[in-house]
Amino acid sequence: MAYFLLKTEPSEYSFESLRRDGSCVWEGVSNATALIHLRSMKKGDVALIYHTGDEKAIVGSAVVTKPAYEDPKRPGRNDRDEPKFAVVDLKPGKAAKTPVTLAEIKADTRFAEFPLVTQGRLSVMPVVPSLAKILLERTGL
DNA sequence: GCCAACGTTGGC
DNA sequence: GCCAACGTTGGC
Repeated sequence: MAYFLLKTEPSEYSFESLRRDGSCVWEGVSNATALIHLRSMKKGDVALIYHTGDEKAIVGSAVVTKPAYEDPKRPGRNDRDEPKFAVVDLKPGKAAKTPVTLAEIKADTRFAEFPLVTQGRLSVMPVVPSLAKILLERTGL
């Protein structure tokens, strides 16, 4: 079971939207690096949901209910015969008791190499177990 | 295949 | 609203 961080602009689709809907197809990822990470997501993996824009914080968690598959809205395969545009299905987890902000993460030297810090635009990234543990504790997830 | 121009993301 | 960082596109 692996951990990931998924970014979303809450005015487009928020953690609250996911809780309201009860499930969702996590779609719209087009960046090549982000897609590599998305394609590696397996059923049961946990996604930390991060809100960009005004909030800039991890606000909740979600669980992968269907591993990466070809985006039905954007069909096609890449040259490795993988889905060119992948999506996963999610169900909501808990809301963070204490959202952990980007500023807090940046201030913690243990996160110096975390992609959220080093690759500001990456929208899907793995979270190594040691950092996941820290984030789970600090968010209360 | 290089690289300039342009587009997008997301923090500030 | 600006702009840095980065990705993509297209002319050569």
